[in-house]
Amino acid sequence: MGEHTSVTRRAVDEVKAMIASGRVGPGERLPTERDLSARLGVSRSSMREAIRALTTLGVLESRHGAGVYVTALRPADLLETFSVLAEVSQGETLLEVLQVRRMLEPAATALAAARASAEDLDRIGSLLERMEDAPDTVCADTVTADLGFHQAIVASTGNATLAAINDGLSSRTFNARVWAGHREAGLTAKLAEDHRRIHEALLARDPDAARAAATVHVLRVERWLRADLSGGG
Amino acid sequence: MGEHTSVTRRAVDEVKAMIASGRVGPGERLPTERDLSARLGVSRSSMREAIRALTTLGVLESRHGAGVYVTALRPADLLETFSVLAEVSQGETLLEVLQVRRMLEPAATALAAARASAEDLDRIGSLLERMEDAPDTVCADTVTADLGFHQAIVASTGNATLAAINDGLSSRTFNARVWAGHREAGLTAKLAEDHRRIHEALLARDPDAARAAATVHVLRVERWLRADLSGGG
DNA sequence: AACCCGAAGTGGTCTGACCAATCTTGCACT
DNA sequence: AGTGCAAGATTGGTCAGACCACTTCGGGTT
Repeated sequence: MGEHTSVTRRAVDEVKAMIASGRVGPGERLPTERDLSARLGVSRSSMREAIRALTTLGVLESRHGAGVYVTALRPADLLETFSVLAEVSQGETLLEVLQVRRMLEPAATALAAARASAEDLDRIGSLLERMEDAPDTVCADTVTADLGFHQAIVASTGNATLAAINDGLSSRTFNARVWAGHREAGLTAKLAEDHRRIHEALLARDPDAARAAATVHVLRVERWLRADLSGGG
Repeated sequence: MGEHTSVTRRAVDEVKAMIASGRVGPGERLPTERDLSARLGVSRSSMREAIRALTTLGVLESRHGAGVYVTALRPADLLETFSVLAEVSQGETLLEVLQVRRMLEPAATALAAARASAEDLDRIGSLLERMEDAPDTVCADTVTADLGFHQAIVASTGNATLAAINDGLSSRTFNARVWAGHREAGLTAKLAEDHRRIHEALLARDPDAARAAATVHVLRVERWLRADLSGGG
């Protein structure tokens, strides 16, 4: 009958409670591992496992020799674990991820067209140039610029939560595959065209055009993935 | 100069590699903690911390006395950590979360209108009745039915990734606050009306109507939250 | 005042032991 | 032979204490 809660689980909950109740705020330092384990009546090993769990969740951060700190608790901190999905996913799940991006990116791009600052637009523009500068190299730089281009757009909506989620859905390895695939099919130009269209819509501050351009782009990637999965998958 | 990677970190990467390379597949059992620690040349404590990290991420699952297993690696497994965001978030971030839901739920509801099976519609209908049966009680049952209603809709899109993300964005405690708030403002009826409208659109298999109904619903919640934050914060 | 260094504090790792839940084996009983 | 249960083996959970590696900070030197 006894509710056998694991000792470590209890420790995790205690620390969570400390944060939720405001006893320790974002950025502040926690008591020593040895202190905490003594207070909560658990061994240091169990305390460390609890801390490890909260570190993995992005709630805590350990600094060797300096102490354990609460993170800023910003969405980006808590959603870092999110990227595991895009990393591990394959086949069908990858299509599902793209379907979600098909819902988010057009809306986000439209929002960006209305909200982006002049500096945002500058950065987005320079990333676009970096992509077009090296059209023959499939190298990491192109992929980085591509990822940065879309991340910069989503970030310029001012919604950090949205940006963190969208980043998590965009994995580097997947993008690299797309670029390689497009090169084969000779569609790199189409990709560049998509990006230019999106950029122009942002400069024109035209949400509708931005939404349409983003939709076209995601659909193109989705169609490619579908063909890739049924073909060479 | 040496790249001092933490021992535990290395253990985490090793196990990740074992899974990525297919040496152990979803649902399969890992070697013993003692075995693993010996093979990787780390102590059992460090090995346990590595396992704890991967357990937190939803990649592994420990069963006392039985062994450590790889999860099914379904999106729902990997996105369980996601709910921490909705739990911990407050104020501004909560608005950001709602803005993301404003992008996802209308699209998801429209998709559900096209894809939901007869059984899905039955379940959604019965959850709607459960909400309307007890309009005077703010009790847990109402909130549960509310959460279940929306989750059932998103789940009936057939996109497990989408469902897992949307679930993560809907926290129980937040919904409870909304229901309480709506009771104060006497807007419980409006909520019920929203839900009925959504349900009818699904039954009519009308994606446009479903999208509109879902948009109205999320906007209503968002407007309430805005007022709540500036008022009784 | 600026710099250097060492002691104290703190997280990181290791060892070995014991507890608790589960699984396996094999004997006794029907 | 088949069934059921009990004892042992297996495996994760917890604990204790020790030592290492890094950071911090203050006293001493230049």
